Amino acid sequence: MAKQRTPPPGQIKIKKAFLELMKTKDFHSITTAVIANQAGVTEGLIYKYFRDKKDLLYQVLEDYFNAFQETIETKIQSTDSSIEKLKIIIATSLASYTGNRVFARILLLEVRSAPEYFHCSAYRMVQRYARTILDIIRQGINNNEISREVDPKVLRKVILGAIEHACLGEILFNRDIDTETVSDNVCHIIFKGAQS
Amino acid sequence: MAKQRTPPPGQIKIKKAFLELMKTKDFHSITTAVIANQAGVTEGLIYKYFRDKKDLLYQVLEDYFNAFQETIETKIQSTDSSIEKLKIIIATSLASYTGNRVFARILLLEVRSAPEYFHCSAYRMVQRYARTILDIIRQGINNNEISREVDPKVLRKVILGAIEHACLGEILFNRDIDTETVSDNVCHIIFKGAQS
DNA sequence: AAAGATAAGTAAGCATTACTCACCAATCAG
DNA sequence: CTGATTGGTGAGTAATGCTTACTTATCTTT
Repeated sequence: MAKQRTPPPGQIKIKKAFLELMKTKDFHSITTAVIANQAGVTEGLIYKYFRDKKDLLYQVLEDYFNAFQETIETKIQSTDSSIEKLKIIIATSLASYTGNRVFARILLLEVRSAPEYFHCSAYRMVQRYARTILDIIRQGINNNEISREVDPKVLRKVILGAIEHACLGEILFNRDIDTETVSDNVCHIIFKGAQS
Repeated sequence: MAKQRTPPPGQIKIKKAFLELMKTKDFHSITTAVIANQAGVTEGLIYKYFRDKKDLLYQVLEDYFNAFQETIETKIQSTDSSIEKLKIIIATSLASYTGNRVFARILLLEVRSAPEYFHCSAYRMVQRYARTILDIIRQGINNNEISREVDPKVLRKVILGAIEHACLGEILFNRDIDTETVSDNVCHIIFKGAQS
């Protein structure tokens, strides 16, 4: 059996300090010196646990995405309808993003600009998330819930784009958002269409 | 009358060099030394024309967005139908992003993570673009083209999100994209719905 | 065309930053 | 006791973004 020991206190303190700093600053303007200071450790220790500053970002993202993924996969088992599953994903993702704004900012704004992100393990979890959505769409087309006219991959793009943009402004400017109402509205548009 | 002189050659060279570098590297990993070298000027000159490295990014973005905005506003005058206008915006934006991948990357990936971007003049043009979309949606609701059930701002979010995500993967991984087909598909989903 | 003013461009240096490395201290198995 | 593993330190270093004091070219105006 794997040892599964609790991580060393220094590592935890570094992650916590980093998350705290990310609440008010963007990644690039957070310095290693400040992280170490806030965590109450030395700069060198950061590099004992993380390959570099970005690795810290990716690991922190991964911690979150694990929980996110699990929540999603559990919730979508509550129904057999593909459209219902997709609605759950939209609502849950939205709630998750707005409830964890730091993570949302990391995922939607910070990591994507760095090419090496797409080779890190956190990205692999995003791919799995995207894959889940695609599978549900395909299933929905098979059992005639979803129109044969739509390209599954394009529908996925629309769904992912809608989720992200639905909360982006609110995350950027720290505004409140009524996720349920917005989520219902998004679903109405995507599944029933905006045309009258 | 405004002087409207051509900008000094140094400034042009810096912008060009920067754009060239942005084709293969992300903003943060491009150094001022390399920009200056590629442009054939000294590092100091960059700071004569641009407040800092980010200001260079913003100015280059603004140059592009001016052209983008103009194209959009001209094209949407070709029809009176609100839905047609929105379709034109979706198609034009998509084509514009995929045809100018460097700018798309700047706009969709690089600038947003820095808080000060939202106070720069390039962002003001984005706001105007978003405002245009909202106005069209409201008009569409008024003349019964668009369902009264949809919240205009949410519809805008879905449209913007769909546009961005529709080309994001292709931009990130430099894949080809058939903008027309994708655009038609996106419009079908947003206006007629994905449900069968 | 000379003088004065402004714009374009330079070269060197400064402060900060991410990152490294040699070392210390405590724990614990053999 | 010994020696190895683990958690942690602190003084560096190269490189980067940015500043500044300066020179040279270009334009205006008389």
